[in-house]
Amino acid sequence: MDRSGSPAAEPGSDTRHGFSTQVTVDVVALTVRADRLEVLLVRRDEPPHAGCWALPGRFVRDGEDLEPAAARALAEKAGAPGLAAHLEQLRTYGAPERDPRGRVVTVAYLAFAPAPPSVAGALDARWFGLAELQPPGAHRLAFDHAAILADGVERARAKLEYSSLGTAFCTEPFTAAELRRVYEAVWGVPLDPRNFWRKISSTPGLLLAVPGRSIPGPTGGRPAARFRRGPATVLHPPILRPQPDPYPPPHTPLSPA
Amino acid sequence: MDRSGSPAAEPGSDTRHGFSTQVTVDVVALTVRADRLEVLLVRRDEPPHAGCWALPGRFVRDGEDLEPAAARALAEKAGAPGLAAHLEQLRTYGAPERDPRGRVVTVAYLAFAPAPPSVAGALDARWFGLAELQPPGAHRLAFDHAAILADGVERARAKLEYSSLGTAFCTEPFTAAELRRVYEAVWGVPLDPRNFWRKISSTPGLLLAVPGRSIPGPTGGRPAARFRRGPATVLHPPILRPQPDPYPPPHTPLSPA
DNA sequence: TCAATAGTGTCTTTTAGACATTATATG
DNA sequence: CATATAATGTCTAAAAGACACTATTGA
Repeated sequence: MDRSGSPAAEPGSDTRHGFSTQVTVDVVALTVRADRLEVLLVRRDEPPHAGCWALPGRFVRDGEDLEPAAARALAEKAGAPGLAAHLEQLRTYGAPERDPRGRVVTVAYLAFAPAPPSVAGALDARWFGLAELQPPGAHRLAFDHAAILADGVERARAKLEYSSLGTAFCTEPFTAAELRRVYEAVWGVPLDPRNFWRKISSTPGLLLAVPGRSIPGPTGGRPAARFRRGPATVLHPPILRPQPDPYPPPHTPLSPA
Repeated sequence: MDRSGSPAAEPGSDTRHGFSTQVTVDVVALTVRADRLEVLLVRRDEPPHAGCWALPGRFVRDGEDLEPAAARALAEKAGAPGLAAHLEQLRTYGAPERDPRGRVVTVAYLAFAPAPPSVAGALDARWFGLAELQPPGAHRLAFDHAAILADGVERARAKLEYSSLGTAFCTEPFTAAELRRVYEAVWGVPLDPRNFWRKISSTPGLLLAVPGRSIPGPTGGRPAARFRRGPATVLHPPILRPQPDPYPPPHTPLSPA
């Protein structure tokens, strides 16, 4: 922005201002249902990539800010307007050839939603388990949406470590076990219920106790305490996901020459 | 992107495609010089905000990807082309009224650079210590660049915790003390040299020993070992900055009703 | 009763923070 | 010599991971 013809003047056809570009928003909307991480996709009915599944998105209108545009894109496709409990900017993608129609720069957003009670409109919008999208064949997403989705999932995994946003996947009131299953689904690893409970219960401001108790499932079990989201937004200390050892020898001091 | 007239058709003047928008890139280029965090600013010579200092930026050209555009904006203003040791996307800003000339969406980038040997062109580009920009009066940045700068600084502080990017501020070869002073400058807190050494030396792949030794300063002192950046990109375990207690009572277990 | 889930406590290992001590330079 | 900086070691407290045990439900 904000740069007008100055020192290094532009010689091309776009001297003073850059040429014009289309700006869109796309939303990586994630939810956890049945211990599985899912993403909301819509089927494209027009070229390019007609028939392909894509992230819900829309053009940014004149006078419309980016985040409201993303919220509207999500509300239009998912049916429920207030679906997402959290919406944040993910990243912007602007490779020149990413859209065959011309130069289209998209600002991707990341949304966390509790599992929606009804399975969306069922028509041309659907929640997909991430496993369905991974295998070689599977579905091929339109444009560069597979890369955007991968970035969104990685961001979500990192966010759960340092922020309280795991609770954005839970329908209030929720139990500690429900929150733990969110972590397990997003990270794809099992967590020790007792250690997990210790961590979340010792983080001030993360959980607010709600009077009643949960009703056990058909297999029985002790009723669980219920909580609402607290005012805390960051986790201290963080809940770090189990690490696939990054570099070979752990704790090998240096031997300077 | 990628959304063509579908279910919720657009009624306004922009039916099929959105209206056209200018897209720019702006760079928050940071460096550490004399134990101080500094940012590169350029003086605007044209309206709007003529005479104000601003982040270096430029319009994105046809066929040009975003990151190369940011790299070029930085190279043009800072003189040195290969200045930055690291360049990453920060965030995109697109509030409708952020530029009086019309709708301009800017993709902000964050650059880390070793302290440049010469103080830039000196003409209309300068490195500013962050303290110079904080006080009430001080300099007022053009557009929403103050907010972008604040986001960039916060991102830099967070990055130092979990990534090896602190080394991007160091000129190779560097010593452990130089890297520590980078952390102290970016975080604005003093760190224990011994504990800091233990952390960075026990992180595999972070530092590569270089044969020689540093020459002590005029005040003497034992010569320090020298290092290059290693292949590691993430820090395990992280080097967490001292925390301003987020919520009142630390480690207060819950008392469910 | 048993099986299942919730919640608490204990032990060990790891890591962080504070700080003493030794090594090697300049003046 | 004194002073400054680098590098290593030691101690304590906090946190993580593994896991035993008790509590309360449904069948």
